Amino acid sequence: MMTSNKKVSPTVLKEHQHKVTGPRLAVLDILSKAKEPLTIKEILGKTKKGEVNQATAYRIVNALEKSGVIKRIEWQHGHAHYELTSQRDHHHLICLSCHRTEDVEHADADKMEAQVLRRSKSFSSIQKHSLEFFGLCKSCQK
Amino acid sequence: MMTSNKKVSPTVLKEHQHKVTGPRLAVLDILSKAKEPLTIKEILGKTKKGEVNQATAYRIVNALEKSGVIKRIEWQHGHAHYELTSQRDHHHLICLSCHRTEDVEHADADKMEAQVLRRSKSFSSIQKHSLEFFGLCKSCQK
DNA sequence: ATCACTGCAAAGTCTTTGCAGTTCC
DNA sequence: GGAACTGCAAAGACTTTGCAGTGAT
Repeated sequence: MMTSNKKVSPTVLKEHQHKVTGPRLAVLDILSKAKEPLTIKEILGKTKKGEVNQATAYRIVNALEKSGVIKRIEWQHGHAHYELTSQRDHHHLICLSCHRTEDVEHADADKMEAQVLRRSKSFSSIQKHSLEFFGLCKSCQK
Repeated sequence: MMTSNKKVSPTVLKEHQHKVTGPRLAVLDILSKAKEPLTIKEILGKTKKGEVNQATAYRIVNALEKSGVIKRIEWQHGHAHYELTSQRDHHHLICLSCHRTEDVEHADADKMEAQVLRRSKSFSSIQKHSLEFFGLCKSCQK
């Protein structure tokens, strides 16, 4: 059986010294159920009306990103996407035409970071990296 | 001797069916001399007053990016950076604190794209990828 | 009780767009 | 000459911020 993903949220918040509030649980719940990285607009669209204010949503994702609970993903569509930081090392393949996405497994990312750091002259640590692939999906290729 | 980089600009424009104009040459010239990816604001700051309008600058970088002459780079600072598409496969290491950057050589990117495409179910081609590393430089670590 | 968090509205950035005039081919 | 390009100003999209009130611990 997989590790359950229901109601891990309060724990996660406490672990990172965040107060447990309605808006935060709502955002975490939505992200934990998402099959792909979501934009702020998409997150808000999945909340009940009045549950999370837009400004609050921005403040929440910023706080959670700083804590490392969620990850900000840049797909160059003009707005950030967010997803729960997962155990598995994965990246994405994005269709330049229809924006469809596919997960990409890439086990060597840790190795890559270590290698980059070793070769660097002026850096002492690497916190994270971004890696995204852009192409055309089969439907759009036609 | 290195391949000369002076005045390749007009040729590049013609090759991609772009008209050769003052603003375009100015932007290309600035990018060809830059040691690191520049933002629109930085590009404009390096032009002579009245030489390139802001709206035009945006239109130029968009056109050149579409042609593949320049590359858009996302460093999550809230604004895009642009650099000339280079022969060498390189990425960047960015300091989360002071935004200092360092080039990173990574020869396996082509291989990586091929591997990703091979494993993909629903994509038929990969045009490009983004790969950036974020960390702390030695000065900021202190 | 206190400090963090939130809502609301306004402001701030970065980027795009409409349109009329200009320029390259 | 015509399509492509540009400048100017305005609009658009995304995100942040000030402030006063609310709520978690």
